[in-house]
Parts: sequence; structure tokens; C-alpha cells
Amino acid sequence: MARTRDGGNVTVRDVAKLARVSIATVSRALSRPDMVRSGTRERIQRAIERLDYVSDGVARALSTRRTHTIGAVIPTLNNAIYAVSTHSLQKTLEQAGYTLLLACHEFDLAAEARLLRAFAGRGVDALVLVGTQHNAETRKLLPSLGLPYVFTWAIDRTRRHASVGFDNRAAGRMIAEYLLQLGHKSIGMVSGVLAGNDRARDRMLGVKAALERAGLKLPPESVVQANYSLESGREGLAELLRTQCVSAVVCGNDVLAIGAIQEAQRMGLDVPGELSVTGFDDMEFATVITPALTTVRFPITDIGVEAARHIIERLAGTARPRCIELPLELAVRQSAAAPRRS
Amino acid sequence: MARTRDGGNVTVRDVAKLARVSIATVSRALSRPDMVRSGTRERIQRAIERLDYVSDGVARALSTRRTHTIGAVIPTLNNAIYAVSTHSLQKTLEQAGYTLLLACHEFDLAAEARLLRAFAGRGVDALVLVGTQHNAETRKLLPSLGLPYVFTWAIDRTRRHASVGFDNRAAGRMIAEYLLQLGHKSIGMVSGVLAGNDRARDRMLGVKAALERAGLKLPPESVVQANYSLESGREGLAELLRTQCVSAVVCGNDVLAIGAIQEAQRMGLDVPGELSVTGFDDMEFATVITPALTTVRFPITDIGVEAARHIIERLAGTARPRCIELPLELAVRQSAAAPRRS
DNA sequence: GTGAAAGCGCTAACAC
DNA sequence: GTGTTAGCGCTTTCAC
Repeated sequence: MARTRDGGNVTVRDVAKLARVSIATVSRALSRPDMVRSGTRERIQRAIERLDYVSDGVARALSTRRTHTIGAVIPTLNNAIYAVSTHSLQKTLEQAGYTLLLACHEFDLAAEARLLRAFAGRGVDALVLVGTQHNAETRKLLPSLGLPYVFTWAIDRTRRHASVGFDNRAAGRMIAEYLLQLGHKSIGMVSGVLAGNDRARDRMLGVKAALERAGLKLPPESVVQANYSLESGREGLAELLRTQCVSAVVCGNDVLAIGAIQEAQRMGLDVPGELSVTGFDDMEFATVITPALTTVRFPITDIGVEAARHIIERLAGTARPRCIELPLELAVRQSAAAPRRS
Repeated sequence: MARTRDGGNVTVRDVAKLARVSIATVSRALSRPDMVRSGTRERIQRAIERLDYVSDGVARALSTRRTHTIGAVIPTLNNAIYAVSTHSLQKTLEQAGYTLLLACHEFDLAAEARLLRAFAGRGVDALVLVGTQHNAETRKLLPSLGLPYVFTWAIDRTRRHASVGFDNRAAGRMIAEYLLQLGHKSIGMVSGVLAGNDRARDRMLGVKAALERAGLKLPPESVVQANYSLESGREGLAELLRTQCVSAVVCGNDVLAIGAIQEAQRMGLDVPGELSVTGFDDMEFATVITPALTTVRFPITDIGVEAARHIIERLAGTARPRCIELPLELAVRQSAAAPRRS
């Protein structure tokens, strides 16, 4: 996008003039070179280089009704797991010639709807969201846009929307069953905020289901909710232990779990001797804390890659499975153990 | 962007017809409502609502030559510090009505140039980059685009480019002087990769300068370079200690430092008794490791906020200081101490 | 205060 | 193969 002497942008017109062809031929030389005779093509190529011409994506977008831009609205970048899945999303989209428009709703579903609307106005070709739970406005907007979209980090049980993620409920069951198997009978949770967050809610429901199957309960007072930060994990644990007497605490994610371990240690509790603590996600830092964190591993990078692939293939007109469920795995380390008999 | 019965998008034309005005008036009612009589305005408003009209950003962009889109090219989202500064960048831009186009170059400056060129082609209104060191292509491209741009995470000493960041060299000096003051005489580094990364290089140069002022040296063999990961930090420390005998290791960032502490402990070294280890950044996880990490604190969130403000004000035509230097602060914790006499 | 018309820079029929 | 021309949906003079 250099300028011509008169200050305007270099356009197809300038290239056409210099190469002594029509603008249509310039356009063709760029999009389908095989439709242009090689001599002409080279003349155009030279003109392009001499003028330092870069074709205007906005004009092309207006003409083709394709921006080659994908909008992703995620909860936050301050959470490593969303940052990592967004990274792989961007790299995979880039390889296919797509550019990523990114915004964070900070766990506010009304903000999510607003951002999606803004992206639609910017003419994105497709949308990537996190979670399957969205507010009424989003639910109305999404189909009306006529754009491909995909939910991530969770799977859509209704199968009405494309989704790539994992079964958070199964993850909750998995960790709870592990604790039950270790012999725990009283289990509490420091969960992520449940409202508007189906990942947090499903994990909690999974834990609850496993406990109930074992004849135990997970009453509301055993579940404290916390924002996403170490500090919230610390406060959450303190709050839980103020009223509940538990031998194990399932935390809604690794960050909360690490905060909880810090707080337990500050209170003089031995982890896992007096209190077992678990997380979800298996982020890189799960092994930094002592004791290393027992958690559920998700293939986080794959979420971005698969979501991107789904979008790319939808846009290319290729069919694709609508729902991709990624595998879970228990990462057994040292923060959970059999409860001490007392 | 709902559709009309015939499948096409709803455009100003549809709104104009329904409101019985010209398209020019619809456009005005949207951009400068005070230039339209209130009765007309309300008729138009009703038509817009009935048709669920959303104006087409691409067409507006072509007409106004403004996309209200800002492109940011960062090294990676897999590094919490860039993710966090990008988060605040996005939120601040959003408040001013701008949308963020994001891409990662993964520490490849040729990729950076390619991505910047792609963003320019997409018609971004301004550009945000990380660091002051860029390859020849980028250096040539940036001024030729005629767009505002800002470097972040470092300050441009030449003052020829807008920048918001901190003095990484001073940060290096700060941590080295602290170690010298504790009595260390042999100091090594596990640095980030130096090539193409002025933040890593300046931190190293700062350490070197401080050592030399104290009559000590930092020879190349005392500086091992590592990618950004815990694993690289572990390997980096192992490699350094294989050939060097040091009482303190300055790591290029907190992640490397935490990896280094893990490795030192694995080797049976007491930190800080037998080896002091420091980082840079003061990320949230700096206190998760035992011993808690001594590091240099940067106001990471402010980088994004200030970079966004700079861009917003430049685009609004308001003048702004070209170079914003953010403050540094030593975060003294337990991973560095006086060396044991031996 | 409102309308007609000329672009913004590109693509894509359709002619030749 | 290549050129002509009519849009894509909006903003913005310039008349009235």
C-alpha cells in the first residue's frame, strides 16, 4: 500500500496503466494467473513490484462478500488455558489465509452478545465462541447471521451447533471417582463461578453425580464459587473450610487448586495428608507447586486447531463432523491421597 | 445483518425505502443524527428496528478509509505476560470502538513482517508491535504504510518510533546489582533466546554492565539461551552448571527461573542456600514455587492500556508523548540470598 | 433538512 | 486472453 506521487493509494488502475492492460486483467493475474498469458502476467508482476502495490482487502471484501477474517470471542486472555487454545486457533487459521479478530467478554454473556454483533458488523466470515451456554440475544443472533460458527471447550449435547471440546461432566466424574476410590467420604468444591459458565457447571455436576452414585451428597454449601485467580483460590478454600469439614477439595481449575493448596499450607494443613486438593486443565504450572497437582488433562492446543479446521472446511464447503469430542486423562500426582483415618 | 425476503442483506436502501427517505438521510441519521429532523430520524429508527438492520462495516470502511480495526503482532499467546498485556490492549481499544486483529510471530521476525503486511492489506488503522528490534522488511514497511504504530515492552532510545515499555537494560542492572550487593561474585544467566529479541538482549546487557562495573565479567559461556518454557529453564540450568561454577543465576524471565529452580532442586541443590535464582516479570505464579521467586516487577497490564491509548489518541489526531517508560520495581522474595561462604 | 450522484478499489459477468 | 462495465453498501460533496 505505497502511495502514488499524488498521494493516493496505488490501485489496480495504476498497475493496469503501467502494464498497459485493463484492470480486469490485473485482477485476474492476481487471483487466477493461469487465465492470463505468461507475457502479460510478467508485465503486470513487474508493474506491481515497481509500484509496491498491495491489493486492498477491504475493497475485495466488499466485492466478494468475504473478509477472510474469523472472529473469536473468548472469556479472557488472563487465563493461560484460553490464551493457549487461542494461540493454536490463530496459527491454524493463519496457515489457511485467515486472520483472527479477537475479543474478551470477561465472563459477561451480555458483553459476549455485543461483541459478536460488532464482529458481524465487521463482516467476519465465521465465529468461534467458548462454551455452549449463551444468552438469549446470542442464541437469536447466531442463526440469523447465516455464518458458520463453532462452540469450543464444551460439547453441544443437542447436536444442533458445531462444537469442539470435551465432556466437562465426565471430567468432574473422573476426578470425583478417583477421590472416592482413595477413600474420601466428605468432598467439597472451590468451583469457578457457575452462572453463565457451562464448563464450571458441568464439572460441578459431574462431581455431584459421582458422589450421589456413591451415596454421598454435594450440597450447595459445600460448593464455594471463585473467580479465576490464585487469590480467589485461597479465599475460596478459606471460606469453604470455615463451615465445612472435608477431607478433599475439588477445584474448578488448576489456578484455583494451586491457590487452594497455598492457603491450606498457610493454615498449617498438610496436603495431601490432611487435605487432598485437585484441579482441572493440567496446565504447565501444575507441577510447580509442592505437592504437584493431581488434575484432569485436556488437550488444550487441539481445541484451537480443531476449531480452526472446522471453520476452514465449512468455509471451503467441505462437510465436517459437527461435534468433536476430545479425550480426557487423569493426571495423578501428589496433591491427592487417601485420607488419614481420624 | 438480517436478510430481506429475497435473501440479500438489509442495506441502507431497504431502510430508506421503508422510511420514505433517501439513503443519504439514513446514513446521516446514523452518523450525525443532529443533522436530521427528529421526525425523520424516528421514522428511520423504526425502519432500522423493523428490518433488524446493521450497517455494513466493510462498505463503510471502503468509503471512509477507516476500518476501526487495530492490528497487533505479538510473539506468542503461550506466554502469560504477552497474553495479559494483549488482554488489556483489547479491552482498552474496545472501549473506544476499535476491534483487535491479532497474530503471533513466534519469535520469527520474518513472520512478523509477513503478518504486518497482511494486516496492512486488511486495512488496519494502526499497528501494535512488541519490541524495538525488527527486520529490514519491517523497518522499511512501517513508515511506508503511513499508519500510526507503537512498539511495546521496550522503549525506543532513538525516539524515532512511538514506544511504551520499560528499560530492560535497567531491569538487568537492577537484579544484578541486588545479587552483587548480596555478595555474589560468580553469576551466570539462563537467558531467553537473544537473536531478534531486544528484551532478552537488553536484560542480558544490563546484567553484564552491572557486573563489569563491579569488576566482574559475564562471558558468553556464562549465558545459556533457552526458549520460553519451564522445560527450557530446566535444561538451561543443567547446561549452565555443566561447565560453569556460579553462586547465582539470573534467568531471562519468571518461567525460565521457575524451571531453573525446579532443576536445581532436582539436582539436590538448595535454593537459595547453594544457588540463588532470579527472574523478570513478576507473574502471578512467581510465588507458587518454593522458595518464592525474587524478580523484577513490570506493570504488564499498563503496557496494553498505554499502547491502546496512544493509538486511540493518534487516530483522534491528538498529540501524545512518543515514548512512555513504565516503572520497574524489585520484588524481593526468597529465591536469592547471600552466597554461603565456601 | 433532504436528495442525487459520484466515488471508495475491487471482482465477475459478459462481450469481443 | 483480454477489455468493458456494473455492481458490492456505504459516505459525502453539492444542489435544491
